[in-house]
Amino acid sequence: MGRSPCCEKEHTNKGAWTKEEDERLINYIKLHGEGCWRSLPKAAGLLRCGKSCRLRWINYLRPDLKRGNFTEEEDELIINLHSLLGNKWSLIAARLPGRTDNEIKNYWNTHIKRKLYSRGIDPQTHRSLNSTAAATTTTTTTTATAPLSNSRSSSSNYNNNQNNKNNTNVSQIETQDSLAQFMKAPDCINMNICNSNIKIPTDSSAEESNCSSGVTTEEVCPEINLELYIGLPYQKKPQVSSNFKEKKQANHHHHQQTQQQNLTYGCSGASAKDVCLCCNLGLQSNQTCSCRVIETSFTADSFSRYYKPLNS
DNA sequence: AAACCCCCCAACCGCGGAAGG
DNA sequence: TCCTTCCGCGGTTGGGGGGTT
Repeated sequence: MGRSPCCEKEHTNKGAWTKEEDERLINYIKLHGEGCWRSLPKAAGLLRCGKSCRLRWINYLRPDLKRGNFTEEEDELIINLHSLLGNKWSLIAARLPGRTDNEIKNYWNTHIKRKLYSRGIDPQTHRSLNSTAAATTTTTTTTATAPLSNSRSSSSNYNNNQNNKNNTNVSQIETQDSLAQFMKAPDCINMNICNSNIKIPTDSSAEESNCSSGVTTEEVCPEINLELYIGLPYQKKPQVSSNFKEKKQANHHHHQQTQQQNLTYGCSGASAKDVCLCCNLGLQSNQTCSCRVIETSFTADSFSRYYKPLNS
């Protein structure tokens, strides 16, 4: 027999969290730490699914969340990371201190996509819209070239999984998967993958793809230097407000705090050996960067969250 | 002032891999 | 080894708020 069920779903609350529920969850985690999501709701006196508790904590209640608007540097970092990793939001979030995968995903869909379209760049392929449109087959033309509409329904349709798969060329998938593996590797610091021989598939299906015939990694992401040195992700830095309205009101204040934090936690203190991905993507030492995390304390749980061994 | 529209984002859903029994 | 559950992830939804008419 397997494990017992995670929760009795018919007896759990759904929808928005109340202040009282938040407080219960925060108090419980303060006392007992993260993890054991299955048993947490009962132990904390919450009528919630463990999954819901985890989500609430990770995306909203965690004290190290940055909050506030994304900076221009964060925008560019997200764009660059997305060009390398695709929709691997958790991996991207691991490179952005105080940001959650959900937050970045939302921000991508609501702001950055539009920004890239305005630049004439396809947000899925990171290539110019013209070349994407020209290379797209008739079956994908309508979705690949669809403008980011103001209509929610149409943007949702455009975002759907199938379309994304259709629009992502084979070589990019290969590159992204390889990079994703590197990002997960525990010993990935200082890995030089610039000259790794990432081969482009040459099978018949790939030949029909828009950049399959001998296209190099550099051509897929021409603006990215793939000489990556992966630094350890940032962890833990106290932050504020557990309320959406408060968050909006405090945006300006948080932005200032954010900048101050970045000065404190930038990579100026890192040795030359520890140059991180952010730096390699062109950020300056006082910009968003996580390479000082070595000096911060990890819980076993948070550490394993970011450093899953490849063969685990 | 009310109705409508659009945007944002917190929360949900479903899936796949990991892990327990 | 197999079955079941847990955990985490990415995609999607829908309610609330703000702006416009």
